[in-house]
Amino acid sequence: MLTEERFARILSILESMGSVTVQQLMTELDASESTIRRDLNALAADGQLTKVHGGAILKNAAYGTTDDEVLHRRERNREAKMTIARYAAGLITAGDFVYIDAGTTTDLMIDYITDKNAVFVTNAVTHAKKLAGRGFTVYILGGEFKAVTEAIVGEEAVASLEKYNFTKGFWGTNGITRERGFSTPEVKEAMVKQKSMQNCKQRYVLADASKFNQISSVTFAPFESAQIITTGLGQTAFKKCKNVIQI
Amino acid sequence: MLTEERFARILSILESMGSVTVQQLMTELDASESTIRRDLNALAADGQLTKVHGGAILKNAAYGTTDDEVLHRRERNREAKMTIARYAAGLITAGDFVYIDAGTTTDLMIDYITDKNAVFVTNAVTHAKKLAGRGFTVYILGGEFKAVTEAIVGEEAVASLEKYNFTKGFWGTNGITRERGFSTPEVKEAMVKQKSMQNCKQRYVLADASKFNQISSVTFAPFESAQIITTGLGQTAFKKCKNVIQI
DNA sequence: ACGGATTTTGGTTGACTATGAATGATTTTG
DNA sequence: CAAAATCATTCATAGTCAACCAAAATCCGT
Repeated sequence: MLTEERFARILSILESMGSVTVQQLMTELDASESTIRRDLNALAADGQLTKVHGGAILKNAAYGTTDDEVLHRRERNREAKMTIARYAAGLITAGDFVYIDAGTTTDLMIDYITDKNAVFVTNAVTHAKKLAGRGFTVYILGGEFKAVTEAIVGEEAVASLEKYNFTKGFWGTNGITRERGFSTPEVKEAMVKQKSMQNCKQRYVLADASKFNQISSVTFAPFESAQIITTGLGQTAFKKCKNVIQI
Repeated sequence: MLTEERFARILSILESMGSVTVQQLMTELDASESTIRRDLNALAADGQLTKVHGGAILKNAAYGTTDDEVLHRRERNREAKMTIARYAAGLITAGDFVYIDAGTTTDLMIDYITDKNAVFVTNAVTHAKKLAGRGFTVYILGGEFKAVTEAIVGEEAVASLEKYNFTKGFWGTNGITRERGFSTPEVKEAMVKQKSMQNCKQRYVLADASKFNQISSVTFAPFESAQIITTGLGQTAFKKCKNVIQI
């Protein structure tokens, strides 16, 4: 079996089980202890999982320690993201029926929303909690619940989007290019983003400068299909695009 | 079992029970007293729980500042609820398609579920998280998200139940009488309970003795429509009912 | 297609860690 | 106060781990 294939299967098993032992992987992948250990070390070094005595657990499932790396990465673009989030939140007005996509940038938005007369739909459990906690009416999509991202994705989620017609919607993205549009690494997530955008009148993608000229695995919408809210673009060609709102 | 896995389960049980004894954890996690003690020490040192003589309690519960009433009420029927939860969890077998209703009793169930080959649907966000965290496949209902109960209720939720055909389902209730069946105080919750029961082959209502002879605002199912799992019924007439499983 | 360089793999070793049982100290309960 | 339960400590054992080495597979230029 190919090394990369083992990597993929280890991650897949981990994804579905939450944790896995070296012994389990030995029998499951029919490989030696040494090989499994090497694989786990490689994946851990790459930040794909957390090694523990006896096996491995999902990255975010580490019981105690606060993930320093994620925390730091979040910190990095915080200022830019906050500015974007504040602007986006300001776009919501009374009577709006708003879709908010899962993700860290959209999460920030919620703190800045003031108008109490809007109704929200989201596929992120954390967003739903936050919105409901602030007194908004919130609907959540039905479908497969993913532990890692705490978001609802897949066919079911897409189906439950069918009935909604949003006035405004806000999405995150991993990559933006003129040719390949907006892209994200997960197929199931992409399906939800795509469908939710289709049923939305005014579409806004929130993206800091780092997302431009990146292409991720799955495109969920063409470049022109949404207004892009961003900050600090240098002298790139994107500045001149009609649908780029630079704050 | 992985050490980290034990940590996670201890915290999970603690979360749903408010408190736990070393003895309970020994039988539940199938580990020695030494191991449990070491785990509790580790988690306490890490600030994840508060150790007390005989076991552990939730961190913030130590000073009794928050939700004293809720904690006390939880404490009261703790043993009974655990017994019921354990029995109910044992009913789930490989290949089952299981609905789990929102509520504290059903929450406890999750800690006892062992069969990894069942698929779950729930209207409780907390249940979904817990199940997904333990490696199960989980679907969540779509619909209005209520901040207080962290559950999904209302018309939308009922509609999203339409497509499912469960093999087994587990519900909580606030009241049980022979005449008025199972009842609960919230209309929107009742709708979800009613619809989910309709689409389920084997129905189980989990109820400690205090629920019998109580009538709440809305009836969601007739008395005979489900097996009732309970403990410690005295010499009441309910003992003789065919659909009452007394453990 | 061939042979040597590189990578990958699986086994072995000794160090390290987790576990469970035993012991006696400490606390709770009646 | 005395019995019972709980607790911290210690110790032997089993399991896990990184480091090393040799065999196998893969790669690459000829």
